[in-house]
Amino acid sequence: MLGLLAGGPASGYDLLKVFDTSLAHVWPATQSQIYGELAKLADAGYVTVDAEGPRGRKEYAITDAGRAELRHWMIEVEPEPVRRSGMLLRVFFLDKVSRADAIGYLHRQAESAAEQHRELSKIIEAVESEDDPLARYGRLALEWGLRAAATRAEWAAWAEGEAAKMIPAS
Amino acid sequence: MLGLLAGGPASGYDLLKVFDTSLAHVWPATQSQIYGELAKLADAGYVTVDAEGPRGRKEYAITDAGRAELRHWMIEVEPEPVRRSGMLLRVFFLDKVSRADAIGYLHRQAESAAEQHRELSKIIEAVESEDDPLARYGRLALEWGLRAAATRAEWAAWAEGEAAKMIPAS
DNA sequence: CTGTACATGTAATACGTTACATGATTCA
DNA sequence: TGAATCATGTAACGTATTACATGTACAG
Repeated sequence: MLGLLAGGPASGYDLLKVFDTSLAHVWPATQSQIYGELAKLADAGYVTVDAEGPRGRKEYAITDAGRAELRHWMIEVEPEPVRRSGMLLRVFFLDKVSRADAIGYLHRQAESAAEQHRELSKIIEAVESEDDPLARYGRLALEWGLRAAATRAEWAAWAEGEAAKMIPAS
Repeated sequence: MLGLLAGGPASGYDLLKVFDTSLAHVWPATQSQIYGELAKLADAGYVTVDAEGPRGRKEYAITDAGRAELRHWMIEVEPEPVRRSGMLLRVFFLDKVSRADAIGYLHRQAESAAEQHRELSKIIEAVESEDDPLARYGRLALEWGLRAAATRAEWAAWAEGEAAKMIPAS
């Protein structure tokens, strides 16, 4: 939220829309969470209500303390590696289902990765012309998604071959 | 937990050790959670206390209902895609820090991915000779980790180059 | 006989989602 | 004037982490 407000003042409602679009696959957040967190950030002095509009709209602006906190989080806090993957967890137990089920599972993963790749390709094409700063660096994130999807597809196809070679467990 | 118990009966303590080692990077779980969940699974009829040992040890075994539920979860429930990445979220706001900070950030990501790749290579070498079923499919998961780390390293190096080309934001 | 590993359980806290609850403005 | 959008806030529930709390068995 500090990152978004660093791009200019916005209301909770404005932020919600960004969380539901650009940030949906990177850091989803619900309406409840956003309004609650905005209140906390205001308490902490990282943001202030800079203007009030119609329908009780509160427009928040980042403060200098907020900008300092954002920079701290960006550069001095190491991002935590992704901790949980249901897709990978299932792989650990593939020997507990039939070989056909195991191969089917890996096959579906390859397919869904390929589909994700196609979807991201479309989005990249659509965003190609945009030039605002969020889109500029957002493209780096999209490229990550594209490469990750390709890797997942290749891995799943390879794993499917490996599974086919395996002698079924007792 | 049903997946682990499908490999043979075990106590909460036994499961905890597996969660802290093999499954640590795929699906971490704490001691509190494991004991609580074991009680819930027993209530639901998916596991039973099959033997009691010294020091109040309770050895749980999976039931047929548990095996059916495991198979259902494995094959019929689509794994949820990974939702949150702090690493990628920061990329969206790279235009809010200096260009040197942005480049430094991406450079560190490339380095940490390369290091993760080296670490996983070592683990794969160490596990290569093992032949139990969990290790057999576990190797597919390790290979995923290896490929993901390589992709992350390549992407970060590319992104660093892209960032260097960008005109700094106002 | 002492430290380590084994072994389980609960309480407090934080975080996140869904659902509930309400109301104002704008545009067709 | 009715529907869509704008706009905020709280309550209930479930899940996850940390901390608290306790005790047994075994190996050196």
